[in-house]
Formats: sequence, C-alpha cells, structure tokens
Amino acid sequence: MTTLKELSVVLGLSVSTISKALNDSTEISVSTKMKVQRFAFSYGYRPNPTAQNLKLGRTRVIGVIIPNVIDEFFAMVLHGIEEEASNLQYKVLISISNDDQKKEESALISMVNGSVDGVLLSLAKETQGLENIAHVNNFTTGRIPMVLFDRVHQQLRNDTITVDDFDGAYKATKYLMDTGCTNIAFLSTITKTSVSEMRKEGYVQAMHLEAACRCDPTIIEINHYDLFEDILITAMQSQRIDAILAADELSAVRTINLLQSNGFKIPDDIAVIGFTNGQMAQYSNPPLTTVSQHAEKIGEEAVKVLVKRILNPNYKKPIHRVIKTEMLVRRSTKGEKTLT
Amino acid sequence: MTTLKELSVVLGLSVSTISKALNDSTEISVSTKMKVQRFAFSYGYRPNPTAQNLKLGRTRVIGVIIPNVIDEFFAMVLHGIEEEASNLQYKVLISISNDDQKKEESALISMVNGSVDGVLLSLAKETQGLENIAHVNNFTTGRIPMVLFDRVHQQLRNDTITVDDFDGAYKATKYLMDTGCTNIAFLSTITKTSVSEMRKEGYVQAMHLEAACRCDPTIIEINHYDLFEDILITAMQSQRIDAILAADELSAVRTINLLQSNGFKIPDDIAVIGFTNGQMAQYSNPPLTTVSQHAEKIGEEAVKVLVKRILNPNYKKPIHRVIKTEMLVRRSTKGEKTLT
DNA sequence: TTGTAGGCGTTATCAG
DNA sequence: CTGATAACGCCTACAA
Repeated sequence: MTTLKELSVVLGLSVSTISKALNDSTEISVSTKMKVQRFAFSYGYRPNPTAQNLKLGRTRVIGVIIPNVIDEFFAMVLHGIEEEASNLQYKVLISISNDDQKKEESALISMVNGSVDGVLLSLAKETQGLENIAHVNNFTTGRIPMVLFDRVHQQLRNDTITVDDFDGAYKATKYLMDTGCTNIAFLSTITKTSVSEMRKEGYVQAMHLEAACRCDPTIIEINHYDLFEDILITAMQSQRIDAILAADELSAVRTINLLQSNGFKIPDDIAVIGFTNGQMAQYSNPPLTTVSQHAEKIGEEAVKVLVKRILNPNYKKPIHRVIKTEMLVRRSTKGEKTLT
Repeated sequence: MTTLKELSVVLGLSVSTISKALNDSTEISVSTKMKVQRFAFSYGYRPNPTAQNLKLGRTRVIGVIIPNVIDEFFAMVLHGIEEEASNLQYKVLISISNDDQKKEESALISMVNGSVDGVLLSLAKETQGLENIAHVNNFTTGRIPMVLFDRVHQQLRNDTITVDDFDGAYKATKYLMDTGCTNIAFLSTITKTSVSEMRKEGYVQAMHLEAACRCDPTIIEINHYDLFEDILITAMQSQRIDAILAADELSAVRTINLLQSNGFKIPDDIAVIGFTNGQMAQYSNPPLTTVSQHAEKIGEEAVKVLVKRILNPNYKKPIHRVIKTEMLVRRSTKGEKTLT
C-alpha cells in the first residue's frame, strides 16, 4: 500500500501538497496537480480509507441487521439496499439476527460505535413480541441514525419504511370475495410480527365490512414449520374453507402444494393468495397470486432515507414512508387472469 | 462517543494508563485496572474501531462478493459466512456483483485498500466465461488474502472452496439409471459457469461409463429465463426423455411445475433431480430429490480458510477444500423414498 | 503556490 | 506501576 508520504518522497513535494493535488484543490497549480495525479495513478495509489475515516469522522458504511436472508423477501430487500448504497457510494455491512434478540443486540452494539454511519434494522421476531425494546433504544438513541424497515415497533421513534400491509391484506381478501370465495381463511407462520398482525387486521376488517355473507374470520396460526401439514389439513377438514390468504410467500406455496397433494384443486376448490413476489411465487404450480411489497424498493427507500439522515443530522422529525402494495393476479385464484 | 482522553481527564490518569488498564495489561496495578474498567463501563465507553484499525493495521472485516443473493444457494452460503465470521469476531461487508464483471471489479477495488482484511469471492457469470481475469488478479495479488468459493477459475491461484460437482452429478445420473430411467437429459440455465460445466461433465461421464443402454447425452441449455418453457417442452417433444438432471434448484422446480402443467407425471413419466437443498426443493410438489452442496458449510469453510490466511500471511501454498455433496432422495424420483 | 504543524483516537515503546 | 511521546495515514488551518 503506497502512502502519501511515499509519493511525497518520490515526487519531492510535501505530503500536504500531494494530498491537496489529489483532492483537486484550487490551491495547487494545474501543472503539479497533473503531475501528481498521473504519478499517483501509475503507482496505483489509493488513499487508506481507515485513515480518511478517522480524520473525517465517517465511514461511508451502512450497517444492515435483518432477521434472515433465506426468505426471498429479505433477500430482495437486501438486494435493493446493496444497489442503492452502491449508487450512493456507501458500503454495506451485514448482520443476520436469525430472529434472535441477543444476536440483534450484539450486532447493534458492534455497529453503533463508529463502525458505520447509520443502521438499517428489521426487528427479530423475538424482539417484536416483547414490550421491552431497550436493547434497541440504548445503543442507538442520539448516536447514529437508524431506519427501521418492514418489521418495526410502535415504541421506537425512528424513521420507518413500511408496507401498507393492512391495505394489501384487505384488498386481497376483497379480491377473493369478488371472485366468488365465501369462506376465506387467514394463515400465518410469522405470528407476532408486526407485519403479520397488520395483515391479519386487514383481513379481519375486510371480512367484517365486505362480506356479503356472515362468515366469521378464520385464523390459522402455525408456530412451527413441522406442524404445517397437520394444522392445515386439520383446519381444512374441520371447517368449510374455499380460500386462503397466507401471510408470506413460502406458506402460500406450501399451502398450494400440500392441498394439491391432498386432492384439492387450486384454485377451483381453494384459491390461494400470498405475500411477496419472488421466484417461488412466480414459478409455483399454479403460479401464485400475490401481494407484492416491492421488496427492492423498500431497501432502496430505506437507504435513501438513511443517507438523508446521515447528511442532515439536525433534522429531528421522524420520517415514515409507506410503500404501496400491488396485487399480482396469477392462476392460484379464480377470476381474471391478467398475468402468467 | 467518549474517548480515552475524556476518561483520562475525569479519572486523573494518563491516556496511556487508561488504554493499558482497559486492555488488561500486566503493567497496571489491579486496583487501578478495576477502577478504570468500572468507570469506563459505566460511562459506556467503547473504543473507536476506526482508530484501532488505523493503529493496528487491520479491520476485522471480511469482504464478500457474490453474484446474487436471491438464489437460495448463495443466500445460504452468505448465511454460513455471516455465522462463522460472527463466531470469529469478524464483521461482513457485502457486495453483490449481479453477475456483472464491472461491478465485481469495482467492489474488489473498493475492498482491497484496507477496507477489509480479506475477501471471499464467487465469480460473476460474465467473468467465468472470459479467459481474461486480470481485473481479479490486479487488485488482489499480494495485497490481501482472497478465497474463492463455488464459482472459481483455473487461472487464479487463490485458496478455493468448491463442491464436488462432478461427483454429485455423476452419482445423481447413476441414481436415475438405477431407478430405471434410460433417457436422461441434463438441463442448465447457468451455462458457462464453472459449476455448471463440472456438473455437465459428471453427467456425461456417467452416461458414457454407466449406461447399460446406448443413450447419448442430451444437453438442454437455456440462456434466457423467458425461453425456459419453450425450450423445455420442445426438447420433450422432439426426444424421448424420462429423467432430467437440472443444474440448479430453481430450474429443477420450474421443470417439475412446467412438466406437470403439460400433463407429465412426476416421477413416473419423468424423474427430476436438482442441485441445492433449499426451501424450494423441500416444499415443491412433489418434493425435489436434490444434490445438496451444504451451502452453509461452504460459507463456513470459506471464512475459516480466509481467517487462517489472514492470521498467517506467510503461508504461501494455496489451500483447496472440496465439500462433498450429498444426494437427498425425495419424491421427484422413483425408487426408494427415504425422505419426505 | 507550496510547506509546516497539529490532530483524529488508539496502541506501543521507552523513561521515570 | 505510571506517564510522556511517537506513530498509524490522512486532511486542513495557517504560515511562508
């Protein structure tokens, strides 16, 4: 690694002159600027970012803490984050909480001491269930900017990027009704997350306000993946159900596959709608009607807001952006078939 | 952010004493160590990592450059990387190349100047096709340790973590034969990657050496996702095929779904085997028989090797680890059904 | 237009 | 056992 000092020796100029020349300062004559820049380039000189960071008090790094990276939703958000950060010349430091609060906390601690200029956080399942979110507040408040996305918490007064989950679920439920379904169930494997709750509420509201019939809401909650088939099939047998709104992509696809294995026809016997528009949704059989949250856009917006906050630390008022959902109709539901 | 200097003022001790006390140096008396440590803790003091990095010439950050994070394989590798890095007290800086060489290069450049202590790289599709891998060599050789994983390149003399793709494909092909398939095709959408080539070779070899019949290898290559259905169905119609070995998870699942939509029965008409054991494979209908590469383990090993290299920069000989594949038999193939 | 000096927060060497 | 001093590599008043 060549340093300014080395260049200065070779070029017979002072370190500060070199530094200014490389930073295109007006103090330096054009001719020496040219000379220095050429030379530095040919030498493959690159400023040591650590030294710059120390001097300038910033890192140009954004810290990201997400529950996991396997779910396509989070993978897509991460993709959006990386892309926008890259555009804005920021690097991305990632930590995966595994939905574990301890890990989330330690990630936060390690980030919030000058490792990063700001944090993007989507809360662990464990954290969302709790009333106590001290571990988030403690290490954050008044230190560095933090933007929460998707999995947020009422008590946290940070900027947020969320999805209109209520609305998305409401419309999806209504769509099922409009296409002739009368006994619609809501299924969630991500219970206790803010997003699941919002979706449930949207569903429940729609059932109350829109249902021409008298059908009560049916909530199927599955807290362990191994129980998925048992619980689902039991529910199907004990109740009359002709449509399922699943709170996430994987559940929706599993629902389709399990029901088909058990002799149900999709969408004729049961219509299915999920959340998240990933590969699973697109390439399932039949392709899944889904509520897209525009995951990449969420990531993109989160970065934009965070960077704005980084550049403008005085602005106090929390920013709340809500990304509109969009229902993509495919063949897991009856009615018009606009997409394939 | 409190600093050593601030502590020194409050405690009436010199900066260096504080520093030593916090680092538990034997030079300092137990009593003052206690005093200083307690105090620093209550003050919420945390050393500024940037300053430490500058002083100590390391970052405790590992840079990761991957083609994408949407494919479950890479998502799982990333998960493994994050976990192991976290265990070893390293942070993870991530860059997504999008299979684009330019992006890969700029990520490499930005990392290889002291932003990270070492790099984990899986080559972009674009890069693998080329003979010219100068952009990788240039910014890397002799600078910081780099470990390639999965998508590697012959001409790069780095450490590598790879999968025994040849063997995995060979065995999968043989398994298809053993369960009564005679016209086995190989399908790839990731042509020109090293992994796809190895898998193809494993398949071809098995066809030559193991086939009781005279069946020639059939290679179906799909370079654009939109053409998937066309090419697949055309191939099915023009040739007699009773089994497909797909080079990745998504292709395998799409194959199953498309074939079923076109009236084929899986596995009775066509057996299908894929690569990667992710959610898609587990929850497809029927569940996919697949060659697991132990993606998390790849990530884990990559970190281990890299850290070893970081801690031991003198050791010159390249390390090459090969992770064994494992075939998980599910219901997309005939024969024994060991898993569900 | 160029150079000098100081400092960002730490750690390490060497005196005291 | 404690403290002054220098140094990591860079930037930036201020001086020349």
